[in-house]
Amino acid sequence: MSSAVNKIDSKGRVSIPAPFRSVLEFQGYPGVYLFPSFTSNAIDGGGQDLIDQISLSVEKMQLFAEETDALSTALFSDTYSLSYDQDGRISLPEIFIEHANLSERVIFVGQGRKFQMWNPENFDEFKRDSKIKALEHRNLIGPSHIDKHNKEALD
Amino acid sequence: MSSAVNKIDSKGRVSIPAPFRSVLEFQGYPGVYLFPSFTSNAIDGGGQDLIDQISLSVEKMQLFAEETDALSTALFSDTYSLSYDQDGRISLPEIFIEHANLSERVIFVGQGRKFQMWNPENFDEFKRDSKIKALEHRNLIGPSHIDKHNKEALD
DNA sequence: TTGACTCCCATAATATCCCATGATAATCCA
DNA sequence: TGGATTATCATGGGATATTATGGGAGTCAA
Repeated sequence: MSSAVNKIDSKGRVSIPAPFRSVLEFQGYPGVYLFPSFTSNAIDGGGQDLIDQISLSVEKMQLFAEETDALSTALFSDTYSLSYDQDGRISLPEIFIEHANLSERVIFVGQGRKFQMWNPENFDEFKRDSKIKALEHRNLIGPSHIDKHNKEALD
Repeated sequence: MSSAVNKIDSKGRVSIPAPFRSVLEFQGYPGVYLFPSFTSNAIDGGGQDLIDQISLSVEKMQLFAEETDALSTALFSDTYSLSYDQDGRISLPEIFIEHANLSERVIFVGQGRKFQMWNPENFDEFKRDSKIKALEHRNLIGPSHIDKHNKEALD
């Protein structure tokens, strides 16, 4: 939960926001695992727990060995384990810069056990879109859980 | 229910009114969850109960899984979990100051399970324009226990 | 040697801890 | 009961800690 915008400095370094770091360290490893999001131009990140959980789900899928291998290759090939320095900074691999379209600033968005890193402008778009989409669908199929004025507020 | 006007001091701190704090602590966490109101220039706040209820509503909206994820990401990115210090004060993230147009003072307005924080002047306007006034005049909800001053202003 | 990446330090801004004060409300007790 | 003593609370402010960020200097490899 919560979000924070940090700067990418001239050397390509970014501070992981302190609140996120304390969660990561609690999981036993002073660093992050990062991989490109499948669904958006963002970077998914998390600590040891997230990685453990993902590997576990892959195994539980009870696929043939080859398929499991292929799947975990696909999942993990672009996953980087980055330990941050004593100031809490990492330097982002080029592939992430590209995938998330990053330049000056990054927004870190907490999501419970994991978090995402976005270009702040792209994230604003995403926010708007997902609210609108949700409200549209609610009008079509769902019971009203959110105040009806919201629709107007977003339009 | 009840309300209280508190000051934002030079360091940007605000006391959570004591009656509110005792409710929050009863819910198990000595802090507040805050997020911008969808429908007005106010901040919505509450304890653990409120957050649980909101996550539940999102899930119940019968969206596609992907949309549910997107929506909760959007909603939670503006949700901050702020634990207050031993004097019961929090410091407000800039985003809330902007959204609720806050400067000197904040009014805390209790609403059962949750509460709102307003710029006192904006809240007065809101009351003037809203149904609260009409309902009061019809004696449907009794005299305002929201704020004595506002009551006089409305009469 | 050059560029990429560390490690280390400096700094400004912010947040947090801790204590003091005055005001109001609650309690007590002779 | 009425006056005094105690809590509780919002607020101010000093001192300290934390944090994000800039930049110097060293390391390593190609």
